[in-house]
Amino acid sequence: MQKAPYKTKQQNLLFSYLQTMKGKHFTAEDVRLYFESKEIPIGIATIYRQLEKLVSEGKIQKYIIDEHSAACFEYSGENCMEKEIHFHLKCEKCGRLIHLECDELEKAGKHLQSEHGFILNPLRTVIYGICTDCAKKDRNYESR
Amino acid sequence: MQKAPYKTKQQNLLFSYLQTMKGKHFTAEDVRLYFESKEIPIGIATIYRQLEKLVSEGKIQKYIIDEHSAACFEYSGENCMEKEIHFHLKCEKCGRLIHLECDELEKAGKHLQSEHGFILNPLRTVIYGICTDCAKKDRNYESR
DNA sequence: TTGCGTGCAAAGGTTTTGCATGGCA
DNA sequence: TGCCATGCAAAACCTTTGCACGCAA
Repeated sequence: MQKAPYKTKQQNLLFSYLQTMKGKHFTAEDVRLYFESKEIPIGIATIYRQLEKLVSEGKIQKYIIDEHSAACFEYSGENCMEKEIHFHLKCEKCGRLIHLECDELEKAGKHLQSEHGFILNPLRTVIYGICTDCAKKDRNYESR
Repeated sequence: MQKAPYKTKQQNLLFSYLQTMKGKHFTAEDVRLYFESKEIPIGIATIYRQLEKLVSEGKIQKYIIDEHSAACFEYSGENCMEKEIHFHLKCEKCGRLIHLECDELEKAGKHLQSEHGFILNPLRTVIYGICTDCAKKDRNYESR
């Protein structure tokens, strides 16, 4: 009755890729290109299926950064759930993605939970806005 | 040289739809279906083009809620930029989209700006997590 | 009459799915 | 040998784009 998952070459390859990309963002296509360049082609369907599995197991996170670009994945290491929470800020102007650890935001997250009963998932949430550099360049972004 | 924008029947129709949907979310397809049901078919391309224009004029907002569903739009009224800020919470379990006005979150937004130089755009940011109801039903979501 | 807006259909890009084949146990 | 995982190609989906036509000014 139970599933008896097999360990395949592709799974190991993907895991080795995760090691090299710890803390960085990558797309399904990035993975495919990486192995293509090493002359180890992996089918894109396999990559999507493996990534989806890893996401559902909580081993990697998936981010929808922009609507018409591919989804981003991130591997934070073995015990990512126990690590410090970091948030993702995405600049709408230059497209930069910023990792931020911030007590104030964590506090806001706790407030959401205690006062509004909503359990924040910082692994998926992307905060949009204008980054420092872009704000300096363009004074139209004084405030919102 | 300059553009001389025309006022078309479709633009007026779309505006009348916005009135009925003030504060609610809708997709391009919702608009199309609405007018189809009134036997006034509007081409989907026109709807996308008009919505895009309204977004760039700041008259409506566009949200990317889920990666594989259509983008959501929202009309907040004539002077939406001056109204109270509200945030969007999206439940990852039941899919519910919650509107929330919350001083604590606004404070966190101001902190982002003053301490990290990042100008939050609450009109685009979607906060993911688990809503009260789903958390009650499933004790696995104790905390993150 | 001028030229912007519309509608249709086709294209674009990412992700999913069906099905036959390959490879792990 | 049994059956899960893979790869290919096709499909699905939302959105954009090209082009000819219609309609506002």
